[in-house]
Amino acid sequence: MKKAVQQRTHDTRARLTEVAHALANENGFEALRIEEVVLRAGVAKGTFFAHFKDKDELMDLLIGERINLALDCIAALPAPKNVGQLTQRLLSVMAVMASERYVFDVILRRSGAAALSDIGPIALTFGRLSDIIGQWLSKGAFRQDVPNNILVEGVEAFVIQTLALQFCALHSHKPMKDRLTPYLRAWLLPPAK
Amino acid sequence: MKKAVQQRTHDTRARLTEVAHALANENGFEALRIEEVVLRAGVAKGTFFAHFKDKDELMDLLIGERINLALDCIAALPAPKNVGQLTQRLLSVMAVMASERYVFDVILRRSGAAALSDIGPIALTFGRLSDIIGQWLSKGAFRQDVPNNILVEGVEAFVIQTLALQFCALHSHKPMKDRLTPYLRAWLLPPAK
DNA sequence: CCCATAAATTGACCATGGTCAATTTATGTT
DNA sequence: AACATAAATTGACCATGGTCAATTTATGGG
Repeated sequence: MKKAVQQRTHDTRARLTEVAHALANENGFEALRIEEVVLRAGVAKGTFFAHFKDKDELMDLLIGERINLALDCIAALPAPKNVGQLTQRLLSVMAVMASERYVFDVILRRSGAAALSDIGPIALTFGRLSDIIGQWLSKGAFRQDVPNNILVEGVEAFVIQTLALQFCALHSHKPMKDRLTPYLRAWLLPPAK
Repeated sequence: MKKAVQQRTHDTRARLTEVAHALANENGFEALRIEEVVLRAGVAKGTFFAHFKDKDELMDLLIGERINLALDCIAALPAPKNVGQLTQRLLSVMAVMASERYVFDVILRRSGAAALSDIGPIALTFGRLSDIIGQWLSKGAFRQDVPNNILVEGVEAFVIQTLALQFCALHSHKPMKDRLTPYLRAWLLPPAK
């Protein structure tokens, strides 16, 4: 056991993520090439893969960061009092997720971890989103005849469904709000007395 | 304008799909390599891509076929009378979709078409599934206070959600049935009077 | 039957993510 | 300061999906 983590490790990794971030901002996530990242970062390709298991892990990091920023915003807001407000809050997060088809694909692949050991940033954001929604649903004027966690998972299912249909030509380009609202109304409103 | 489609076109394409089918049965979809397909089929690699836009298009075909077989089965059954029976029918289709993580990924990518022109077999199976579920929901003892198509889309959303969580280590390996049932109960049962 | 032309096929080549044995660099020990 | 060892980096190489100009094959018309 000589030494733990060296300074240059941090530097290299920081340079890689920084460059990747910049490239994603310039040309979008889909167009990002690892070759380009290592070129600009001034390291060999092998170095990249010493820091990241694969390209998806980098994407996970970058996209997770963006989702977290969106979550920061909605977490700072007061709990929604009705379906309309809930929808509005969710849409701001969904806008990030729907920014590119490729981004949505990465999210789908990474939102659930196959093993506990590889829970990435995106999977964590989904956990965080669950917590936020769980809090909200226990407060507002929403149905209480179903366990909170089931209710939360349902909301997330409708979020995914809405995003998926967004990328689908068949379902004409209805705005996401118009698609999500009826789902959530039917799912969350207290059963009629 | 000499000639339309030649006989050998059909032969070649048939050989390719046949071989691909066999390979998928032998080693699963994930392990399927285009190189292996063309090798066994006795054609050049370029020929494959003259018949299929990309690997995904082949996968779409093969997986779509399997889903359709499952749909044939449930379409032949009488409409479910309650959530339990509905769940049972859905599970038989979901078993196909969950056979491999890779298969599920292809399904997610292809279940919605980006353009009308490239609606593939999998996208068609989703349309067919919608029809089947739509029929069922209009008959059984399910809630009627929500438009049929919304109800159907919700069921599909929960199917996807259940499949996604199936591949997720966090959510301990609860059988799909136990996960889907509470969703559908909460979604489909008539509002309490 | 031969030709012109379109359809089908070929395989060398490319793009890009990913691997790994060899090399360089840093660090603790004597 | 010199050495031994672990950490970090390198870049040639591989795997595999995908492209395309060139070639072969089939077909209808004269």
